[in-house]
Amino acid sequence: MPRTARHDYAISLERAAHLFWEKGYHACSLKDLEATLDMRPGSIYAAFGSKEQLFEAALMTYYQQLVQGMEEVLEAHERVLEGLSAYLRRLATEATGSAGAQSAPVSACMMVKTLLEVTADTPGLSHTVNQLFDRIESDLTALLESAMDQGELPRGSDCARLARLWQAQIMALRTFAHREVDAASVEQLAEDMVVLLRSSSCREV
Amino acid sequence: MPRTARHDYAISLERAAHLFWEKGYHACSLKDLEATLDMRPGSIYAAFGSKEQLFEAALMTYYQQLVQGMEEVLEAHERVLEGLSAYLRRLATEATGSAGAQSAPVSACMMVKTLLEVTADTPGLSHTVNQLFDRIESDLTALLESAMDQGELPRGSDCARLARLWQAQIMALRTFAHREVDAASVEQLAEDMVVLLRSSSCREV
DNA sequence: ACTGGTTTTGAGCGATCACTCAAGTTATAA
DNA sequence: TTATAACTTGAGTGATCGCTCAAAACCAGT
Repeated sequence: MPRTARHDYAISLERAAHLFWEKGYHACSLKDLEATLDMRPGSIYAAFGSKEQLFEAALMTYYQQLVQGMEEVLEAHERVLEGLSAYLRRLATEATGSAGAQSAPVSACMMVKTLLEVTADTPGLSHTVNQLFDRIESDLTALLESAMDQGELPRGSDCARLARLWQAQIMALRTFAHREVDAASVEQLAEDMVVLLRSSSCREV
Repeated sequence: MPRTARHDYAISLERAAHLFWEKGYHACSLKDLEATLDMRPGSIYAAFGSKEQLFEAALMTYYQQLVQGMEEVLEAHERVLEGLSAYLRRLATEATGSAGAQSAPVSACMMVKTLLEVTADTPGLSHTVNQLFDRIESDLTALLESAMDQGELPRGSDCARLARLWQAQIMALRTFAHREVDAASVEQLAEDMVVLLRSSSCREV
């Protein structure tokens, strides 16, 4: 009996995530969202509640795709540390656009952009993005612990500390790539980070 | 004959820089600036032209203070690499608030925040922040080259590449510190970065 | 065709946005 | 003291902000 919905919830979320990713929270207006989602304000609010809730849902969507992309690279490599290195390199090539034509609107990470943009007047968003970073950090820690179990890291390595170091490199690489800088610099930077992290993983941390 | 100005240009700029640093460009309204500067819109526009111009001037102020702070640390150390390491550690302690009660509104770098926030609809700001990053990068490169001349780095080191690596670590440390994370993690991260960069400076890069 | 539950629409709400300008205020030079 | 030039004021500009809601449009079951 009901009228069938014209829009797919997941697809709309993905489009919204793209727009928010590119423009940020404050610079993205409802007008922009209306155009991108091809929805009128009433429909948007019926589906998502508010701009802030929509952003939060979009950020979750982004996070899931981020994790998925990371897992894909990791699964393609035997050793964990090789997988992480490959992921860093892939981020570099994706950022410079010299690869796969992935649909990233900007090379910087949406989570980092959000972390740096949101202030005290949107405590919900601040809490959400902090939670997501915590999840990534603990997942990375667990991943490195499994690597240690398989002998890739010396026993007794501080995997939480190592995880933060990896996380920092990923954040830095993508932020650096956001500058108007030539592709070679970004790829060299990724390579240098890989060398650094390899040496740090094999010695005492 | 003229009426004396009630406000000092430099002080107003510094206050504006602080506010913009904390809230970002878009989330900072003229109302906020009026309150912080204790100036009415007419005075603000007479003195600075527009919100965008004011932000640009505030960013320049921030940049100058950033460079000055960096030079202070560098001059306090004999060797360049020691100075840079000390600077990283100082950023960590400043970010966690466990030190000098420096008046940073947030631990993240205003230049990085700006780099990630500004979009195509403010090309002037985008150009300015990119220029500033280029200046920092070339200054860092020159600094490392002088270190190489003094034997701190092996002859033939790619100082530009090393400079980007240092820059990335600084960006990452401060961005990481922007999370709701305990002080020990930030200081450990800085320490790990120092170890990493030391080992990378002594080997082939 | 009709009905009923569901979704979409878009004009328009009050609030706030960046910004302007004519009038008022103030300190100095004459 | 007065005139003048510089600075400050704040009410008010049109535009845009996030958001609401009554009405229209739609599709399924009868």
